[in-house]
Amino acid sequence: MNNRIDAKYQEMAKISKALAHPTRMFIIDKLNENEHCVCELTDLIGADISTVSKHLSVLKNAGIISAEKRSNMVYYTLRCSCVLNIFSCVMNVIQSNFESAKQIIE
Amino acid sequence: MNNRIDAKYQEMAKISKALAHPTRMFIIDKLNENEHCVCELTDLIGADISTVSKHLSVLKNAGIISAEKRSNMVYYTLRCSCVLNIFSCVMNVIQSNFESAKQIIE
DNA sequence: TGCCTATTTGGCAAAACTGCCAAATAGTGT
DNA sequence: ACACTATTTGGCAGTTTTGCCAAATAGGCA
Repeated sequence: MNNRIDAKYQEMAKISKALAHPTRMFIIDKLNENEHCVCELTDLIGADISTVSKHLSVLKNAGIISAEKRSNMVYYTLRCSCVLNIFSCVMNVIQSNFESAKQIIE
Repeated sequence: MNNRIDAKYQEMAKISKALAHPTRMFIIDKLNENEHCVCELTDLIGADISTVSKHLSVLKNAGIISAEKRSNMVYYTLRCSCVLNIFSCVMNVIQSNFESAKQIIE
């Protein structure tokens, strides 16, 4: 693995790592429907607000969501609909795993 | 987040987590071209063979790759082409992030 | 059987991630 | 300026991940 190639996989892993948490997956799903401020998401998730804020910052650092401050609230939105493709691709993998398991059992 | 919904995001995060490492991304890219045994991948990656074996087991547990033993080697293959969709979706996000950065700079 | 190669597993230390609390920051309204 | 709300940041303990070494397992071949 030379450096140039390595940088590519590093970058890809960074995106994937940002998605690799149930709460962050949930956030993406919610932001797909609507923009949401931190406190709205916090209510939906039921964790400490600082925890939610940190999850949001992980997603933001990966370039997956973006923040806009209005009055004293920060509203988050999906930055690029391509994330949703990843979302449904992941569901496809799960579906495919399920089908395989089903075949083995039946 | 009720339990049923939570299970869904848990499952999605599990897939994403399995991809969330540069070496594993690299492995997927290689397996897309060809099946490979552990020692071939080890040569390409340049890490300890036990490290590579463990990465492979992570991917296998997530249902992303499958193993076939022939003689005393184990050959790994992508289990489902849908993983490649994730792969290119991730590249799209990176591309999109890059375009945004470019616009800001220019 | 014994030796060799390929792979997996156990164990351990270092690094990264998570989630809470408390404190800091920023904006609103009085 | 002060109080109040929304959010971020720092810090810390607990958990998970990572990567190496050494040992165990499995198959091929003499």
